[in-house]
Amino acid sequence: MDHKFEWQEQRMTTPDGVYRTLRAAILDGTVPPGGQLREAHIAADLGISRSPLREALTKLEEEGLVVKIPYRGAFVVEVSAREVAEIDSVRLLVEPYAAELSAEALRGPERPQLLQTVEDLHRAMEQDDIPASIDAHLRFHRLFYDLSGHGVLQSLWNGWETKLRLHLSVDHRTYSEDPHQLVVEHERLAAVALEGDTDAFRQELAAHFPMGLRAQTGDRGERTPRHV
Amino acid sequence: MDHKFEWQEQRMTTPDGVYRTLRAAILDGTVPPGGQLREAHIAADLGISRSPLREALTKLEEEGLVVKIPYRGAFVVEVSAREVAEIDSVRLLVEPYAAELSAEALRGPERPQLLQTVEDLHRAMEQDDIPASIDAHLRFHRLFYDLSGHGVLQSLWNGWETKLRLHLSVDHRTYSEDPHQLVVEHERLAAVALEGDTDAFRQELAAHFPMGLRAQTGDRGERTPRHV
DNA sequence: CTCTGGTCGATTGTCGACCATTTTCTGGGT
DNA sequence: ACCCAGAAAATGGTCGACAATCGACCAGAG
Repeated sequence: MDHKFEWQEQRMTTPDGVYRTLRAAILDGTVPPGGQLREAHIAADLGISRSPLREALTKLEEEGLVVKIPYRGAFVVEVSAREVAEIDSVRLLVEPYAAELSAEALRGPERPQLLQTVEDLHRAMEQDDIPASIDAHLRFHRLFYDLSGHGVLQSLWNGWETKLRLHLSVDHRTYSEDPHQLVVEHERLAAVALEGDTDAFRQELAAHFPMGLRAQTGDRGERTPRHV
Repeated sequence: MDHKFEWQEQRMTTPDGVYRTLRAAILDGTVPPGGQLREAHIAADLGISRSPLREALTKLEEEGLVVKIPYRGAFVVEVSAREVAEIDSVRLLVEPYAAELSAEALRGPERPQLLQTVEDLHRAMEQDDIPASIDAHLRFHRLFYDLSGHGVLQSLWNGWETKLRLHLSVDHRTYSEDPHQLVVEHERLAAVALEGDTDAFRQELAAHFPMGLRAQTGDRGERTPRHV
């Protein structure tokens, strides 16, 4: 087996560097969902001991990108459509609240940032730059949580973003189906957020989500690797 | 259903055991809020090495029960009123949804459990049994999340319960002020939940929370130990 | 052929040690 | 009483080695 993992940047502290390297490898598909991360192998590739590597894996587990099974190993999570639908169903409840809390900042100094993010999304879509569009897409929604000044809301989004990113990276039907539609939706979301119309925001958001939780099959969160 | 032999506890590795031990020690007040957790001392007490202990502390930090300060140590958090208010503000949005999702189970086989929990709370209050009342109180609200069949909602509550329990254990003005009022509120919550009236549930819940987020002073999450 | 039981290699879990970094204590000097 | 340098203690990070466990494979009995 040739070296799968290489240092992507220099000048990083060991555990954090390993963390970022593995995270990038997971998100760009180098390690597929369900794939196993073998400690000895990776440590040898990176030329480090298993201790900092295990710390990096722990961080990835906290973030929800990998699942560790005792005496079995660390596996990349497989985010199910069910789980994404569940996340969206909760976002539908809290994100309008986040938008409401950040309305003041959004109408003031942060207004350019919101518009810029929509613009970034637009450009990325025109050029079919999937990674960039995913990035702008998530940055857009994160904005409301960050600007809400609400610690609990911020931590909620932090727990969701990586899972959403992983899911979007694997399943980009959302983009290929109707690229323009997504941009329009976010323009509308930005507009109603600037108006401070919370109810309208909720309605636009509901339209933005692909489908409701009820439409999902009852496959109860397939979060375990396929070998179990 | 005819699995006669089942491992109730999943494979327990040392860090998990340490994690539960420390968690229990924190929640029952053995280690007071603001108290320090010394690695060497605990490791010697439990007869283990620092490696699994550090992993356990990391898990506690992730859960929000412990704060680690570089080169100073790990301290038990002091949950601020601000953070509880933030949690409640989000619960006000999602808990009615959880109640709605669990309405079916609640009207069916789980109905006795709901009524029993209210009864437990009632008895604990009459006897001024604070720990038992906190337990029944939290069990009541957990019920909606558990029965919702919604994994994300369940994990949300799991992330909140320990912090709420820690806060209630320290500051039980909520109970001493008007013991009977709290029981009545939960009887009403149970009633509207059984009726499936989501809006009424939200209103009762709002009345149940001591005060809104806006009434809080702007002390932005006092999560650091007192020595800082 | 199928099932049981044991062995073996691979992988993770745990340990003790070592050194670096930072904080805290201590004691002398002014 | 104040200040500062040095010592002592605690944590952070890393490593190599050993123990525990799992999955796969294989031999033998029915």
